[in-house]
Amino acid sequence: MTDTVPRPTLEAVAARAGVSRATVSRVVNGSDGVREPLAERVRRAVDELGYVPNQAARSLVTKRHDAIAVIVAEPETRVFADPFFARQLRGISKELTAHDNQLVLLLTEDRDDHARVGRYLAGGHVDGALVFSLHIDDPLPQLIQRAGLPTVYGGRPDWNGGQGGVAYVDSDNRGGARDAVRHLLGLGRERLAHITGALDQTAAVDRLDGFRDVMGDADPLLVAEGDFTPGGGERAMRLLLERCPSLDAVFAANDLMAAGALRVLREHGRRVPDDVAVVGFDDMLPVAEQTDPPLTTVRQDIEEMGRLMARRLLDDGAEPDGLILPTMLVRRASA
Amino acid sequence: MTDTVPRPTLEAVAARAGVSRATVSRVVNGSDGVREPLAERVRRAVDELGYVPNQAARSLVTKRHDAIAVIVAEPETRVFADPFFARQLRGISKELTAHDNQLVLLLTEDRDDHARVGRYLAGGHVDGALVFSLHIDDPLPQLIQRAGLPTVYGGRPDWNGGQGGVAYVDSDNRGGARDAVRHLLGLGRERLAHITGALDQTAAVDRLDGFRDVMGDADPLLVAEGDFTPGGGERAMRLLLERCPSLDAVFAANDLMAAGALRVLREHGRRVPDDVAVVGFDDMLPVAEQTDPPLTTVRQDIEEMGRLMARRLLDDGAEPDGLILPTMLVRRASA
DNA sequence: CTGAAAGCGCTAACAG
DNA sequence: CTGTTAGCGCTTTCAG
Repeated sequence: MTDTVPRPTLEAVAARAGVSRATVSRVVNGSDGVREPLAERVRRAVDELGYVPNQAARSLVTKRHDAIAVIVAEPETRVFADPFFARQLRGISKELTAHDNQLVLLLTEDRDDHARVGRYLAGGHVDGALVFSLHIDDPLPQLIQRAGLPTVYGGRPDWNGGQGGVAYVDSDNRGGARDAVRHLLGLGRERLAHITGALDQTAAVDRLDGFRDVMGDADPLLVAEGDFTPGGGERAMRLLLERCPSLDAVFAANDLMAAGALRVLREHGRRVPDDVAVVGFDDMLPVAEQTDPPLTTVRQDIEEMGRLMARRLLDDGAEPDGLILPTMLVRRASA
Repeated sequence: MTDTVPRPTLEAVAARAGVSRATVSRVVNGSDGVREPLAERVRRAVDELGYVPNQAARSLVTKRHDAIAVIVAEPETRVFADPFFARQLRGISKELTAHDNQLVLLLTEDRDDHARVGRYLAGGHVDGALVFSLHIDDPLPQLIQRAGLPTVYGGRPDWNGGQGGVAYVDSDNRGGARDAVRHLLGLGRERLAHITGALDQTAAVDRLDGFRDVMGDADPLLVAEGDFTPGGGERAMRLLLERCPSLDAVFAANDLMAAGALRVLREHGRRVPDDVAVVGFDDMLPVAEQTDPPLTTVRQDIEEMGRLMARRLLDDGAEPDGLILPTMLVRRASA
């Protein structure tokens, strides 16, 4: 990589403005206490030279980096098949930008990557970390804690975080699931089935709990485990239909699985919503709006979730506990 | 943000190993020329102390950052509605990781962001930049060139880049479009329509050119401008049907628009593919596989594109010109 | 082959 | 209010 032309230093600006480096530093960093005639001279010198502070030198002394790491731990390709990721990032990016922080993205796929991430975090390049898509028993949190960086998790982690607690932001998965089920009940449906997500993720567990909150200990045959993919949704739907042909409603733990279920339902000649009503979760637009019929689903504001994660990290005043964002039922044609 | 506990420095390691800082530095950086007994002592001291080099200090002297910026210029929300972005990032991330480089993500939405990005790039935080989703006449490239950083674009830019040329990686949009059209022709279709993408993006222009390459100057009424969104696809499809009710095939410039077209076709009682065959572009899985019928489309290897962009940037040996990746027609049920 | 010393560009006491 | 002076932690000549 070719080196850039040498950029002007503080020293150069100082020389040009006829002041000391300290004064230039003060002006540049907005610390008041530089009288007007001088300050103006310095500012002029700065633009004339096109001076931009060298962040490495600055970090070396301040020990701050104005950068935070966003760690996406997604061994499977699931996250990449959906636009969530981009939305969360956008929320995070907006918030960080507003506070002049940079976003360093760390994508991990396997255990090797974990070591690398641990090293990076320990290397003191960033002031904090935002962590996503953890699976139950993921070793990553340990590494992160060891690095001793302020951290906020996206989605409820599966461990309590010790007495201090963990800072996280999550959607109200459980409440959203309850709303979905109640909606189905309100439609007069009586035999509701649930297709769960991959149960090694707390989001899936929480949605299942929400289902149970209102259905009580309904027929366990009406619950089939999926994996958040369309194929998983199809398999679960087939199983459900076989076990309980009389079902008249399905709540799938995400839209992708709901889309798979829709296909199987059609295949079996069941009309949606007439014979079977279907509700998804996420409101993943490109999917929910394109299915036939369009999907009734539980929306979560994923961008806001990203923004709040960043804000909590930056604030640092935040209690280390969970912040739960509301969800909203979006009615379309499927239920 | 609370400060981390002070990490051990080179000095500390040197003391512990009973050698000089210079020697430790050599060992840590793998520069040979440290004899075995010593080297081993140093290595031991390094793990015992859990030493990790301070990147800021290192950058200050080496003037390298081992970090590259990925700039996504997407004023509209389009990119965020689809999973492309994540796939490209993943490709980039893999390649960068393999070369021990970090990925700094800069998302821009409006003109204000451009200034910020320009400043960041000029600030010498990164060794190079990867730029995406440019729209025709975007001012960003100028800013970037001014910063004088090695840069690789994702997607053919609309300007030539001066005598030096621009380094970019793109899919073979034009060739892919030709394949799509030929496939339709091979099916015996005779009145082919095209729904273009937003024509302020070269991908849309190139796909249209591909369509024309094989259709010649077919009836201009058979080309309708879309915008890469499902809604745009619907509108274009309606227009097309009105203008030319006898059409028997449609090539949409992306899958999202194809999905919209499918809906309108169904609405009008046209069967797909019996009455009208439909081909999309992208092979955006969550969409292409979920439509009814599943979409025949032109696949581009978006992750590979990301990887190659990163590789070219890192290589720096690459000629500043375009690298075009092949596309592949994927047959499903719609054509 | 190893150590001593200089300095990267900046901030933060400390004087004046 | 402004300038002087130390370093921050590391790499890199340059001697030995």
